[in-house]
Amino acid sequence: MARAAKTAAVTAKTKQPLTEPVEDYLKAIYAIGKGSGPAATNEIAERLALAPASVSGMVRRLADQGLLAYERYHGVKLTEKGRRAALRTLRRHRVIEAYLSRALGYPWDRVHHEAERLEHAASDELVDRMAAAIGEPIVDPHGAPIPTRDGAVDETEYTPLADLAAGESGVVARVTDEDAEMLRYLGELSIRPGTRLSIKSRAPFDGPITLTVGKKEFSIGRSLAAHVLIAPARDRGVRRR
Amino acid sequence: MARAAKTAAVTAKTKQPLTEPVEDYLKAIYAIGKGSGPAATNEIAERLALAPASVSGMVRRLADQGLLAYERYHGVKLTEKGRRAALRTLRRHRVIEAYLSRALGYPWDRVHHEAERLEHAASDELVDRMAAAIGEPIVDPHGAPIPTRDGAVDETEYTPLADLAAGESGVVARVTDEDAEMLRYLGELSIRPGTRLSIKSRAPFDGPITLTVGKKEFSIGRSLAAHVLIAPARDRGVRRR
DNA sequence: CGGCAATATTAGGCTATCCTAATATTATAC
DNA sequence: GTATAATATTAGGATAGCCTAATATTGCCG
Repeated sequence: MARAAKTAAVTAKTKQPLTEPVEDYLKAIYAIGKGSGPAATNEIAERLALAPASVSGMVRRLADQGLLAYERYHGVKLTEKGRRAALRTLRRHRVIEAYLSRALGYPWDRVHHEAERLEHAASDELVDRMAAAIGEPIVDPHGAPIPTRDGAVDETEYTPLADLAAGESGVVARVTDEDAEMLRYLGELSIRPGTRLSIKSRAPFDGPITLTVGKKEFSIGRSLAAHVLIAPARDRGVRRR
Repeated sequence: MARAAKTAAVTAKTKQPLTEPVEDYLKAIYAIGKGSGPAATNEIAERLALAPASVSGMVRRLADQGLLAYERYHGVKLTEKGRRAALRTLRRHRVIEAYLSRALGYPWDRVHHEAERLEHAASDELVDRMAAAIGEPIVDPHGAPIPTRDGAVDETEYTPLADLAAGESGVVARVTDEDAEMLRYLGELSIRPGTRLSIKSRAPFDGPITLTVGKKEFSIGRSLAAHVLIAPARDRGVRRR
């Protein structure tokens, strides 16, 4: 106890860079709470593929460092400090993804994996240079918004493709899953940020959704469609670069 | 003991990626032994800024993993496996340096620091893409040779500027120090790979060396000159790209 | 509102890596 | 060729993270 308190005091002063696991926890908590909401121990554990017990321990330490607000048995929330740290990591991650994709020709199904490792090692200077080199992108290759240097994020909400009615159309704004296989599949269907599409029909009882993309027509399942976010056709929401 | 043996057996099979500290040890040992020679515990410790006792421990583990040949009280040498691992890391490091310099405009005095962190996180694919993007460089921004994918390194030896006689001239092939201040200073003097220069005079008793670079003339100390390697003027040793 | 399921936490351990202090070995110098 | 200096190793301990098993808390359901 005495030691934990001392450590917290030291790190608070020292401002030493956060460790890799710590950044991962903060990112996970941010993702679960969408920036501000609470995150349950089990959810964090699942997202990080760790035992819940490990999370309890770490969460206490992060709270000691002032990164989390933590009440035993009641989950955690990011503090302002934690939120800023999470956004720094998120910015790194997404800038790196965008850079890998645009400057180095990485396919969109592999950028996540690579960025996951680089985000902890890249300096702010590097990230800024990357961003500058590709024209200060505002979204990553999956359409996720890139936080600005000072921690602002576009929080526009889009409609899941799964929720559109037959006859409606729009433009893909974002794909909210990093699974490589899924991304490759969507890529084959040309479903990626910027693609215009319209709903032809929706089979009942959670059945597949049939849609038109360019001249092609095909059906996809609901769960897949839930990961594809759509901006209304006339909306300026389709942000490239 | 039994446990150590078991761990070694497992990691030997598993072929899991080496940890960051392990890669750093191998790189240091490679650098000290110039690829094949022996490295003393204290030298390794100094280079990595660790206590010698820590090195003793780690070195034993690396030997258990078959990366080093180790005889107590007599230093270590890389095994073939260790050498290959060291060269992989070295290639990463130097490709990254070259990429940062050429693709992202990093000044040569800062590439080392950044590469030091990225080399452990970058995948082989990324490194290969970087290399391809800047035209498969064969030296890094300091003129150090980049090992090939299959572990070959150019081992050409150059003459330290400090050893040239008055009247001789040549082209800077390499600067063998990563100290940022030193690099900035050399940069101001235009002393960098590719620069042609000639020795005007050498003051006696380890005194300064006066040289001509383009139209400029100035003197530098012996210890600095020892870090500047020169290729004979007509030699093809000045490798750019 | 008592009891069980779901959820979370503590207890006790393990590994990798580092450190300091104590000790051992080698090398050097006279 | 032995004493001392230099070098290296072992002993003992710390820390961050992770794990499993045991235990505690919460919350919901009948």
